[in-house]
Amino acid sequence: MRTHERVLARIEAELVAGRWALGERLPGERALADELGVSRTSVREAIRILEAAGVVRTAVGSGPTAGAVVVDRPAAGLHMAMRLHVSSGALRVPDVVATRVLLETWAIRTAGDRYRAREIGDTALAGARRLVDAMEEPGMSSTDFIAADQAFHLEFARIAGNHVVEAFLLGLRGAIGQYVTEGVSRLPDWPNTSARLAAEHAGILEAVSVGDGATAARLAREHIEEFYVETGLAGELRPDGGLRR
Amino acid sequence: MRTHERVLARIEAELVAGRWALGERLPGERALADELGVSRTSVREAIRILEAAGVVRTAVGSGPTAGAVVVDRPAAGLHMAMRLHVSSGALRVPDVVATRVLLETWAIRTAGDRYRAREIGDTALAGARRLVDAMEEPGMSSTDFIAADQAFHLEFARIAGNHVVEAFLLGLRGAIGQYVTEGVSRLPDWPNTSARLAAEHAGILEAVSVGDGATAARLAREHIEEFYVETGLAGELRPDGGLRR
DNA sequence: GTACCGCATGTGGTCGGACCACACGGGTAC
DNA sequence: GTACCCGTGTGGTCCGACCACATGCGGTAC
Repeated sequence: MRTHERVLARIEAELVAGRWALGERLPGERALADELGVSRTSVREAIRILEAAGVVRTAVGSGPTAGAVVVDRPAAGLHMAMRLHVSSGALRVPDVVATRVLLETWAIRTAGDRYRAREIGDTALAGARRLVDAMEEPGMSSTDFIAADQAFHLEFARIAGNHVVEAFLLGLRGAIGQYVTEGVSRLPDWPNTSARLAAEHAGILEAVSVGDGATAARLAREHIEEFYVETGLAGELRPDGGLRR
Repeated sequence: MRTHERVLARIEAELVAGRWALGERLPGERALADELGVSRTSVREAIRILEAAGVVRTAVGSGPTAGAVVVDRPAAGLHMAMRLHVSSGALRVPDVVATRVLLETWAIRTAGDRYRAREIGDTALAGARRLVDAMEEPGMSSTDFIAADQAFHLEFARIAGNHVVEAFLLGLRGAIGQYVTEGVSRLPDWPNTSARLAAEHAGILEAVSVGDGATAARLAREHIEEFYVETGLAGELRPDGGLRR
């Protein structure tokens, strides 16, 4: 086993054991190297991996914010890995879309159900409502619209309350952004399409806000798949509703 | 922007541009450092991140297998990130189980549908059948049984053909393994339980192999949730089928 | 006594150089 | 023709040094 892997394993073990709580700082790189009897280089490589995985955040300088701070960003690691693999073509866009539909419809259905069960209230939907209002403004640039669209969709993952699903969708965000941007550039009439998309968003939110998770999920599936087909990124739509390029 | 991040961005851009195909080698660390005008240290940190994300694999020595080889392991990065965050408690077991159920039922349903549509044949199910046979052997150790169980479940993700779902489930594997191992240790009568689990596996495979994806998916959901509840890891089962601790 | 300024201090980030273990492959001895 | 050995290039590790930066303490001016 390589030295930096041993360091990584050791740090991971102590993280699990609770040596450092969320928000606390790891010892300095020099101290850690001393403690483990390895070079600073190996410690740095291990920390680099932890940082890429979203477990720690590093900052230079002095004071309580500096150093390697234990954070909690499960999506960061997924995000980077997803982006790299979609970029390199190892993961295909139809697979991304199908997975997105699967996770998002679940999240939206769950959000609607939780609203009906009064586990969440109208304040939880305020963010989504604000985004819908913004997207209904006619003058919005396509870049801003796409950003608001992404935020709107992620909002339900947050509301659904499943952090794993949320992290997966956050990880997919980069890959989704790539094909959405590509798709928008292919559309003949963006103002028209964006108005329709905004209306569909409003419809989804409306269904959630009356507690009808099933309808909201159906609308979301149609919303995502229609856009995908309309842009010509999808060759055909399978009879079972699954997407095939 | 830090130097190793610039190196990472540069390598990523050239990967996307197709400078290196899958299986090809990146230039040596020294050559790369020279080419980019940075130190070998910074190049190494960037490669370390790519390795953690599952984009390259490094090996010492000489010859075609040595060096940093471009590979295609989308699950590697997810796997590490998931394991770290579940270990540290940032991601909760009920969320992992619910996500697992969501992805696996989709994969198994799709596998059944693909079999019915004759997109796949009996040879595709041979691996799963072999695992079921192995798990029905009475003398199997719990460790071996868990390994076979994991392999059995992942088999359908492979058959379903969605690489993103497969990568996500591979990423969840570590987290699943943790709670399953913990759960097994709590069971009063492992031989009895393992025999039941093996029979359930056989039932799922049977449903897939007659093209009944819906039944297979329902059996899989019950299979996963029953075990989870039985071990006492779950406090209660929500009326809608979702899991809550 | 108070307010402000500047520098000592500790942090991660980067660099260059050195040596090691390793695996391949060609050249050499037989 | 075969078996062996060593040159060569690879990543892995270590060391020592310097840099930029943010902080916070201590001294200084008032």
